[in-house]
Amino acid sequence: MPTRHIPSAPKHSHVEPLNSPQNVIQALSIDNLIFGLDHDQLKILLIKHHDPTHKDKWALPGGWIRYDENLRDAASRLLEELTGVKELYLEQLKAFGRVDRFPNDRVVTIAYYALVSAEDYPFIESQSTSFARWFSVNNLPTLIYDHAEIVNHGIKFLRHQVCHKPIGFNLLPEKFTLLQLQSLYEAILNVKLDKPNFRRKIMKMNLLTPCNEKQQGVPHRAANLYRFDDEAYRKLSEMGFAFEI
Amino acid sequence: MPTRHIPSAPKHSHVEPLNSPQNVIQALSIDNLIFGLDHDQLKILLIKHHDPTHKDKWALPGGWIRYDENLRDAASRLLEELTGVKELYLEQLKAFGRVDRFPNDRVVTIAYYALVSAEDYPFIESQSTSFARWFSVNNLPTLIYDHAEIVNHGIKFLRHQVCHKPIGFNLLPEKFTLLQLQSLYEAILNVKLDKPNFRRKIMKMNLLTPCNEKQQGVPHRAANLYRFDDEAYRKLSEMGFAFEI
DNA sequence: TAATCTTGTGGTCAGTAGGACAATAAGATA
DNA sequence: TATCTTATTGTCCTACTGACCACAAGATTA
Repeated sequence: MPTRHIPSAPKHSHVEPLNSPQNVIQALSIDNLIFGLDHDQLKILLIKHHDPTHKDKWALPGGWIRYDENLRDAASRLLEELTGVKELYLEQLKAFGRVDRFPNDRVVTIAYYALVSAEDYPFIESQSTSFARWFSVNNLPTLIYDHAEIVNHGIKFLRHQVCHKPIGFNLLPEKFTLLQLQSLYEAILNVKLDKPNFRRKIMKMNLLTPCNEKQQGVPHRAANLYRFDDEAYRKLSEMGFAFEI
Repeated sequence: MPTRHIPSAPKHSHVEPLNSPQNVIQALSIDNLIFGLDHDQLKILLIKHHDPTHKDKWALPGGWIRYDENLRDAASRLLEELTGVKELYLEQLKAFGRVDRFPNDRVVTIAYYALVSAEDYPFIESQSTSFARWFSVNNLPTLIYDHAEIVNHGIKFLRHQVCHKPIGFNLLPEKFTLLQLQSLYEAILNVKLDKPNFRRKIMKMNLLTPCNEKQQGVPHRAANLYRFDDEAYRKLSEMGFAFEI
């Protein structure tokens, strides 16, 4: 279990765009797109912007890249500073660098996207803190700079990725039911799927290991729990298997 | 028809890594991965590295991003400086920023990949000039810095993209035969495809418009020429159509 | 205790896409 | 005219998929 803490405030953030410390690459920032699943809704974690000129606007959690830090390490560090979660699914999304995207300076940002499960970050349940809050992707607030563009790109990218790589599992707890998995795809892709057909398709891939355990505390027949089998996926991939939903 | 010229030398390149001019973002460079198709072989355009410490090594054509220049514009400008080709398929690949990827300084590079057709850049035919040369992706020379990593990532990405988006057409002349298209996929994916089945699959998509013209100067039955129909693709995409090979 | 409700799980059936492969057509060449 | 090469059409068969039905397993309720 990773240790968890709720940080008091991000150390470096877009709150002070013009006061970036000297041990960082001035022209380069990181912005994290953090996806989570909450009650079958796809959500994004945003932080409140304190700059008075951008009152009531929200921002992607981000910060500056240090001179002696790899890009992914910077994204990972910033993510942990905000959520306390380590070692989760984290991939580069894209670099955004419109000349006028940032005020008074030329700053290119490299966006990363992360998938967190409610298990690793139970904080997802409580709707808000003073500075960070989860928003449904269908109901986003006004964002600063070009962050809306980044978010839109990220959602499109996630929709694509989730159909071609088994990354959706990172949004679920380790043990999950087939209906939870189906709801995940329904939430991300915004479609309705047929239960028996979805089940058949998934099971035929041989990527899920039954836990021989049943769901607890539901007011109806309990479903079997499964876990994703990384090893099996690796082997199948080597043999040319392509994950497709 | 775009105007074509063979430039004398790239104005800014990785030849002088430590003398980047002052009107650029010091920490950020662009590297272009330029793909072309030559006699059914997938090729990449590389430039010779003049730095004596890297004798006999080759490099991706790249350069510095100006302060007042969008990322894509920088990639496009550098591409044109090298090949004289404008307005071709150009997309961001990924940012590469390992701390030690560049000597004596911290430089993050944003890699773009471009697809050029022999039609737009007939230069692809002649194997070499003093400083630029096409290499088959199956027989690459030693590359400087982390360029081998970038190239490998780019090839993998192209293989993926070409299966899910109709971008391969950018490597062909405007009018092409079905066999040319098939050979393109065979070259990029490194597989052998069945001609009648490939034909059926492509034609069913309704993305090709017959030119009502036949191939010229072949010593056998001439095939029909087709062109890719952007408009049809746009419409089908809106209706949820997903290109798949 | 029995009826009923909800979700899980296992099936059918028909339409379709795709791989293997045969057959014919159209030109060019010998 | 025979032969060669590639283009193009068609057929057979299997596997996947969407629509949909039916029963199972518990929990709740009358």
